[in-house]
Order: sequence, then structure tokens, then C-alpha cells
Amino acid sequence: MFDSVEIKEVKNEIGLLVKAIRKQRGFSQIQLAKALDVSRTSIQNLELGKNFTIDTLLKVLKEMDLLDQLNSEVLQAKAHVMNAKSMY
Amino acid sequence: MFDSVEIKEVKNEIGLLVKAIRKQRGFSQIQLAKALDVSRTSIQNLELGKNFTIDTLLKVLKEMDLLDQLNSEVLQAKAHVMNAKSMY
DNA sequence: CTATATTGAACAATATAATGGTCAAAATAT
DNA sequence: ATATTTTGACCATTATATTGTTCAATATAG
Repeated sequence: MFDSVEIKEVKNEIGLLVKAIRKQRGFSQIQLAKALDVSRTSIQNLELGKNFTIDTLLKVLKEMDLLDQLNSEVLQAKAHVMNAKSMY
Repeated sequence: MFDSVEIKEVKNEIGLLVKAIRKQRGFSQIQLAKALDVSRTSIQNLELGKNFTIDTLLKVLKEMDLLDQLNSEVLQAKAHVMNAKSMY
């Protein structure tokens, strides 16, 4: 019923998003990697939808000014859960 | 200017969200771990704000019916980027 | 209350992400 | 057109996430 999308597809989309923002800001993979103090390989793995750690992703999101937004959505989801009556 | 929140704090909040949903659904860490075919240690690391992989997180979000929502927001963010004129 | 289940913590072993490097293809610049 | 930059791919090494386990503390159930 829920979650028809596959994990692999979500990772691909995250990678495409990061790549799109990086391109728009005129950064190369190497420039972004240096700015975040991670390797180019890590950026590449993220952009190509391989597995990666939450630290790598959050460093990228922070650089792209998306970290606050993500945090807000997490807080909102949490509040929503706290509010809802359990259906289980 | 942007992104005043710290990476560590976001990881903590993600962990608290996962824990809140798991509790609400009446799952123990072991039950959730078995359902996702990961170890309880991985669930524990995620809930306690340690580092973890995107695979572990997405497995959890899928189980909690949040994967489609995340995917939609990624797509929306991507569309937003594609649309916007570059400021760089 | 006592018994049971759950959780946080720590550990060694294994699997794998991160790093730093090279190279050819593709994209971009000149 | 050629020169330059960037990227995807691959590789060996290192760092670390994952696994499986035990144990004490805490929470929950009886």
C-alpha cells in the first residue's frame, strides 16, 4: 500500500538532487569535496546512488543550506507522531 | 546565515523520530531489526544519533511508510533547483 | 512487590564506506 | 579545431559501520 518507491531509486534521486545543486552553484566534485573535507569518491558515490553515510549526506546538505529545512521536517514529523493516536 | 543547526543535532532528531514511531507502533528494537534484516546495534546507533548508512535509514523509513514522502520531497527540491535561476 | 522484557553500553570480528590514487571518456573552454 | 577540465570507473589501503554477543540498568508486566 505505502512506499511503492524502492530504496535504490530514492538514493538515485538524492544523488541527482545533490548533483543538480552542485552544478547550479558551479562547483566541481573536487571543489565540493574539499569544502566538506571529504574525498571526491564520497561525493561521487553519493551522486551516483551508491551507499554512503548520513554524515556525508548531512555535510552536503549543510553546505547547500538544506540542513535547517531537513531538521524542521524531522521535528514536524516527530510532533505529528507524538500527537497522533496510535492505530496499533 | 543558513544552517544554524549542527549535523550532530540533526542525527539526534532523526533518531528520536525513529524511536517515537517505533514505540508508537509497539515494536521493540529487536522486532524492528528483524523486520528490516539489520542488527539491533544498527537500530540502536541510528536511534542514539551515532553515524549510520543511508541504507539503514531508508530501510527504516520504508518500514514506517515514510519513504514515498521523502522521495517526493527530494523530487520537489530537485524540480525547484532546475527551475531557479542561478545566483552564482 | 517480583518477574520479564527492553534498552544502553561495551566488545571483538566482519563487512563495507572513505580515502587517495590512476586512467579513459566526456564535457567544457579557448 | 585543440587544450583543459571534469567525471565515471577501478583499485589498494585505511577507517568505520555492521554484526553478534554479553551485561547492567531501566522499564514494563504480572
